[in-house]
Amino acid sequence: MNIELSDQEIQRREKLTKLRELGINPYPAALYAVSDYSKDIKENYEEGKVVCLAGRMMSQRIMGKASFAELQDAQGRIQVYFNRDEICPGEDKTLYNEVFKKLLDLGDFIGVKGKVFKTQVGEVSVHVDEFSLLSKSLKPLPLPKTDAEGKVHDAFTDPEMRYRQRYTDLVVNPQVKEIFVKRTKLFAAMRNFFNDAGYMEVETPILQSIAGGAAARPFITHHNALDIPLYLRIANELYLKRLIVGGFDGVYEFSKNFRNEGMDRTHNPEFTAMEIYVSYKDYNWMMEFTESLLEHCAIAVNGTPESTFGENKISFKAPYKRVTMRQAIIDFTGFDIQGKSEDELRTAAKGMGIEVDETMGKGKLIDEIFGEKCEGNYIQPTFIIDYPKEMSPLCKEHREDPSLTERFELMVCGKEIANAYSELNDPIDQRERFEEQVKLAEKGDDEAGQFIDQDFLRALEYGMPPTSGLGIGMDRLIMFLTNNPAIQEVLFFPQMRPEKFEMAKGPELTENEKLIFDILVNEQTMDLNALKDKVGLSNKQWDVAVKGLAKHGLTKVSKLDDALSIELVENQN
RNA sequence: GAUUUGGUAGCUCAGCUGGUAGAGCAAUACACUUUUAAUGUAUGGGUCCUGGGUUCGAGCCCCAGCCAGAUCACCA
Repeated sequence: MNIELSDQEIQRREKLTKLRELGINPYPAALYAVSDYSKDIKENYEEGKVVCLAGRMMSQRIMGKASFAELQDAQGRIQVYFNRDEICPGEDKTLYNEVFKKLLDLGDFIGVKGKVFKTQVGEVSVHVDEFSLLSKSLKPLPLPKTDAEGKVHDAFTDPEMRYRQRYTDLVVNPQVKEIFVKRTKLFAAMRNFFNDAGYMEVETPILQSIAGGAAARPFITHHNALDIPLYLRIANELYLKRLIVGGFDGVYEFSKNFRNEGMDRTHNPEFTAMEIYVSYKDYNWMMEFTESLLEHCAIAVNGTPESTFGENKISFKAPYKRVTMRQAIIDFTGFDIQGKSEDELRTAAKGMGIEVDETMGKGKLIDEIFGEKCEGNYIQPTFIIDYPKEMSPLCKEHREDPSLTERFELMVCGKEIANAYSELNDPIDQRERFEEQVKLAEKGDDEAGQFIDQDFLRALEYGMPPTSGLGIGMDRLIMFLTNNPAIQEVLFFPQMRPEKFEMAKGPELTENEKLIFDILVNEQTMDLNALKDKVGLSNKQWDVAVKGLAKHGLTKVSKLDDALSIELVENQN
């Protein structure tokens, strides 16, 4: 079964045959010795320099014996000039007249050798001496065009198609490519920063028998040989801490995490977090580390700590403001959470118009108040510090106030992009907090952890040095650094519902078409309405079947005065 | 999950109160030796998302579904 081909796709396949007849392999095996790139040639203009480059032909302007084309390589586009009598110095002009003018299509990969020059209008171009077809493209690309004023016409913008066919998006939308270049720069910058600080990049399991370290619904899979369920990790925290127990000073991992939750413009089922743990440090140290890290990364990505996100201008220049959670809530609601009971908090939250229910504990209630009333107000990078203990089961108790923890989150444009603790290393306290989480889970909080990771507690019992840990949502961060409000824009292949590929119908007729065809075989020609009465199909089914037959070339409808008649087409083979 | 907008040629989009599906680019053919969204002339190209229904007649109206976007809900 084949997918039905469009007119242009058929034409391109025919060209493939013609090329082969001319002895040209449309998919040659040999390497092509590329020595130059479009951007370099344009930036370091050298009249007459001999160059060799390759890429897709993205436009073609033919003017008789001379032509211009645009070649797009990994760096960008450059104009190339073809002259018939130079491409074909002898009598045989096939290479230019047939191959170049007729058998090449936009999107084909070609290689060219020639000399650099400037056209009369001053555009740096390559005067082609030789060209070869490197790979034929059988499907026409969307072709956005940029006019003299820099306005883009026919842009390929439909998000569904862009995400499903990211390869096409990347070919025709250079600004999309730029986002992913920046994404890679961000990872490299962060890695360098950590490596320079002497910390080690590690890898920890993605398949875990207990999905711990965060509160989220995991994906479940099954291991056949062990015959056990395994979970795709929702975080890597507990494994990195085990490594700190093992004696590493600083470990970090860029971690693909998986959460079986809703999808929208800020959530993809798989996303990338960076987590780092450094021993003998606390969250105050980590705040300073974080702000210098982000300043470093912003400069590496954009060349400046300043960044634009929607209407907001943000600056990642250190240091960042620090606000306690208690103060944040006082600032935006006037309510002081200090020393309040669960019921008092619930009443207060209800008074602010926040939906509450009985399953919510103190931590959850405070989180709701903050999320609803405060979070969105922090545009410039701001550390929110000292979270209530109930919200932070893996975090060390605050050195001055046992109802709080030594935790900060970094807010940018009203969204959390980093989360850090002075990590809890008291194994007895940790066990109690896990047990508390299990109770919350039993009470109905589906975000609370249901299982206790006994092995992790055992590790803590051997002793973990005081440690500070930081987690950064890499996708979110790159969204801020590239001014993209949708996570789909910063992931090469965001999750989509699988596409359905419709297969060609083939020559066989549908049942309704057969019904009509059989009648016509006897009658040869009939009044259209009489035939319709005879087959007794609904209007829609009739319509589809008659059109289907005509499409197969089996019937023909003709009009005489006001009467329509249908006849069989003879000898359609 | 709710609300809402959209799905028409390879691409971007028109399409009137329901009356034989349109444009630009791309394609095909011809002309043209430094063009700039090259140009001129001609030609071909459609499962109007799918399935039902209403109607003499549906791209358009009604019902159901599929896919996507936006907003909201959810979300360490």
